[in-house]
Amino acid sequence: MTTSRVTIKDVAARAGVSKGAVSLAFNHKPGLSEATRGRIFEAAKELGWAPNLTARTLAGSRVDVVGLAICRPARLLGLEPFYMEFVSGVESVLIERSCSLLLRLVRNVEEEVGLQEAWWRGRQIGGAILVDFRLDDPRVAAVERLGMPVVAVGHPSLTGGLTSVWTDDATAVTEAVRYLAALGHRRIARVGGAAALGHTATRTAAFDEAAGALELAGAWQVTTDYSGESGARATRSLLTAAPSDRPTAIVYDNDIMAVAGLSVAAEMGLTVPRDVSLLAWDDSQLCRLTHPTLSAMSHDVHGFGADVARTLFGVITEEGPGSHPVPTPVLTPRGSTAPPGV
Amino acid sequence: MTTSRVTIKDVAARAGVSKGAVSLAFNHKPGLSEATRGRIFEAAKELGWAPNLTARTLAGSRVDVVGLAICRPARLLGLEPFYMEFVSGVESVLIERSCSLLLRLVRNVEEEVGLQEAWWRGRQIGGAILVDFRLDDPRVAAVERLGMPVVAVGHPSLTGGLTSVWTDDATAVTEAVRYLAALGHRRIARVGGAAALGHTATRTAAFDEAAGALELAGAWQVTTDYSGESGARATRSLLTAAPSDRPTAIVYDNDIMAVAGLSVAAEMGLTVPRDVSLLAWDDSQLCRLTHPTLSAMSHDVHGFGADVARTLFGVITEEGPGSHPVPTPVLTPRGSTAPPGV
DNA sequence: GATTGGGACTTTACCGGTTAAGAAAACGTT
DNA sequence: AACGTTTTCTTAACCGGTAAAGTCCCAATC
Repeated sequence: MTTSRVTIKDVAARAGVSKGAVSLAFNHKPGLSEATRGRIFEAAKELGWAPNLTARTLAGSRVDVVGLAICRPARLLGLEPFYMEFVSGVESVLIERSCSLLLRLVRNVEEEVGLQEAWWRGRQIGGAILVDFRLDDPRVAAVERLGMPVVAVGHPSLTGGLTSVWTDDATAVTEAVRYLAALGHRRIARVGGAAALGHTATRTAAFDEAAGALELAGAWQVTTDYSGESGARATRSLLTAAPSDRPTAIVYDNDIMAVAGLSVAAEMGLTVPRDVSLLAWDDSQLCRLTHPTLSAMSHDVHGFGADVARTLFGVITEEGPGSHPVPTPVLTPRGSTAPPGV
Repeated sequence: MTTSRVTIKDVAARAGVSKGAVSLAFNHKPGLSEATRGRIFEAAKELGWAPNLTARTLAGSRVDVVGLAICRPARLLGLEPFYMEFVSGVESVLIERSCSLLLRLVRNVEEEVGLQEAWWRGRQIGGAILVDFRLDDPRVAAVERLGMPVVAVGHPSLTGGLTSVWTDDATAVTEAVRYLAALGHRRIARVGGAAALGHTATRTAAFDEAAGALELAGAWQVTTDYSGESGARATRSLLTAAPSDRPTAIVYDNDIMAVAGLSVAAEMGLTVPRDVSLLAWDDSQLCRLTHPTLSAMSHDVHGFGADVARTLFGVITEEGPGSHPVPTPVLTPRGSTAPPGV
């Protein structure tokens, strides 16, 4: 029993009208009496018909697919709670517009540029979400050349003229450092993310500035690849210095590395937070699963994703560009931060 | 400077042939001399043209998109390293066939059935990957009725006549229990996943059987929703019994819950593995980031995803290989398991 | 009563490919 | 030289929609 495909023609025949009329009805366009409109919808319902998106796309109407290319080594990505959470936030908005997400992992920015271009020129997507901006990101120019609607996740200083949504990393870093300093810490380190990423640079600068302003006795920063392993390595090297010369508090750029740091401290016989305070970032549920629980700069990642998706729809429907920040991560103190040990 | 779209017509004109010829060339179909074939490819390259997938799909050729609907509360999903890793494995294969993944989070199976049907009937996808099978899963019938190519991730006993790829959960559970028993544990508990899922049932049955065969003094099982929180709750309730009456080893159905369990043990003043041994499942990098590191039933999730994707291509191209298992998870002992305390 | 102006639909021309059927050379055969 | 066969392309008809332009019919205006 092959379910022969139901097309607009069948619906038109059933409702006793032309294809065009059905199209008008389903796009809520004027030019049809309420009576026929009703007949058409009824016929469609009886036949279980819904417009074929492929045909609709080809015919030049809107495309109901949004592209998202994530550029990280695949294995690494598997571990980032951030992205899954972000994606689920994006989805939550797409779903109510009955849009889909086209997801692809790419190896580098160049590949992404090619992909986005292919997607756009092939009318595969109606717009895209761009993440992980770096300095002088080639995507800015590429996207502007294509005239493709996008929303960039990143600070306007990185995303050029693109509509962007960003978190105020500088303020958040400053707040984190001030908090630790207020607890009495004078030697603070930061285990940063990938050096190539723009927001890493922002955070690094903000950390330096805050450390300077507070006249800390010691301020270290290292960059990593965001993996737990590199976080562990960084922590180990920070903590091997003599007790009087090592940081008493460490800020991490994500939560995976903070978890790794916690484990390194334990392995070195240090008690958290007595011997060293740890502060995570992004605050996924993971931070509440460790012992002690991890203090974090927390952040509604799901809501962030939703916000980005909504902004993209704004761009697509020409409501015009307009960058805006989402709420700055707020400090959520838990068990991993305290005044430096007695 | 609007990049006017390059179409097959432009390529045809440039190569001095008809549209049809270009189509033949790009689909590697016979009926063209090597000379013209070459001219066509050259023209296409010069113009930077690639066939428009939307048009190609509409014209009745195959579709280069694979669907994947994941059915879990979005918030929960953000935390499952398993899925990100699985998806990245799938992608790794899709990418070399220049296919894309259409990903959607759904709330329940009924919604998924509707979605898959809409996708298929709308020619949005060329096939799908089905995950999280439950007993009497409605997707089996739905998909068979549609005649849609799919590969089911789950044991054949759950996936009916669908081509499936699965891990031998029963053997893995048995091995896990035997290992703990061999260490000397006589009271073992298992913190399982969602009760509604088929593989949870499989594991539960296997655990019971193994416990019986080994004549354990105590065997507990609970089901959860896979979240760290529910894992913590389960662990807490298992460990509050009197020391002589509580499990000395706990097996978890994923790694998040095992991490949570570790933290609960610490919070209760129990030392792992002296007071209680913990064994995780799925073994993401997370298991190596804790202290002590988590022993786990490990499993190449990335490779698993890749295998599933390859199998799907087999089904789509009618090469239709039947169901097959992927390697059974193997025990990776780390720091969280040891003989029961002195 | 002829003219005008809309509503309510229908026609028809695409969108950018695929593909079956047709036509024009090139080739071997008797 | 006439005649099937291939080989190589071209034509034209879809695929399932959208949208601009066209057709009808009827009420309103002059």
